[in-house]
Amino acid sequence: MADKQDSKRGPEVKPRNWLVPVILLTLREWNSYGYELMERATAFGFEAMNPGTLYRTLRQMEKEGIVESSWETSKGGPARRMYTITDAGEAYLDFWAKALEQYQRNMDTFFRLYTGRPLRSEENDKKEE
Amino acid sequence: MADKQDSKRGPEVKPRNWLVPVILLTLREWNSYGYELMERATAFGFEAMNPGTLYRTLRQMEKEGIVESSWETSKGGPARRMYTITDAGEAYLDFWAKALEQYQRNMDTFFRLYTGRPLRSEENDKKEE
DNA sequence: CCATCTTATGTGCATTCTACACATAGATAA
DNA sequence: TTATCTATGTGTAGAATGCACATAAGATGG
Repeated sequence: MADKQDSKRGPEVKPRNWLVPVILLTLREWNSYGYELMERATAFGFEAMNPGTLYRTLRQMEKEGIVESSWETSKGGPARRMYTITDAGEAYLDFWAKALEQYQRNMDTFFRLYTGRPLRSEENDKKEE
Repeated sequence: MADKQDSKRGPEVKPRNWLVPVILLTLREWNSYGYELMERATAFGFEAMNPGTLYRTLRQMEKEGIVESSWETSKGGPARRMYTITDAGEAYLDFWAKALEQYQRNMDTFFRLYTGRPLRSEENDKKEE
């Protein structure tokens, strides 16, 4: 019975839209490109980052104006599409970070209830109707 | 330019897969039904919970064996489909909570970098290549 | 007793994000 | 020249969720 979890609805606790802010955060520190960003994303819970997902996301981000790109051929190996964060991108990152704080509070709420320390609101008296 | 964020990819920091654990957490405290659970979900960042989404999720959860339901007609008003958490459901909730801890660590990582306190790993010397 | 409001449950369709599989191609090394 | 590594992509599918709409039982008011 415990298998059912894994088969259909395993706890994938990656928040929606993580990829974008993680990319932006990295690009704020140094310019980079898809292949490198893929490794970088590992630190944020994207264990087996798929190339396709990442590259498509980067293209989309450029369309939205939060990053810019240009080809780099100077280094050895195949050409790299180097990405830079834009002003709009930095603004977006700030916006996202604020929203994330709210999200963290929701997680706290969840844990407080989960660990058995209720919220001391009137809803609580309803227990076991 | 700042509008572009809202138009396409506004920071929707509603986590993915929250709905299921929030329902399970509530059902662990008291048996409930869709209409009531909808209001309950508000406390976890589902501001305008849509009925359709919730009811469909509940049905799916029953199919997976993490909740059970039966009609209740005793109370006034239309019949309610009352839901109960199963043992598998409680196990799933525990599993989810563990995964959530990992997620919290990822968020910490993100915030540490965002607020400018780097992780003191060797990657950091790469800055501005 | 008829309309309509509230409670309550549901379906259909679209979108967004992501996963998975596969394709392309330059550089390098055997 | 074949294989391998680096690097970038496309095509397709699926899951989670949103939005709009449908259904129906009971309560309420005229």
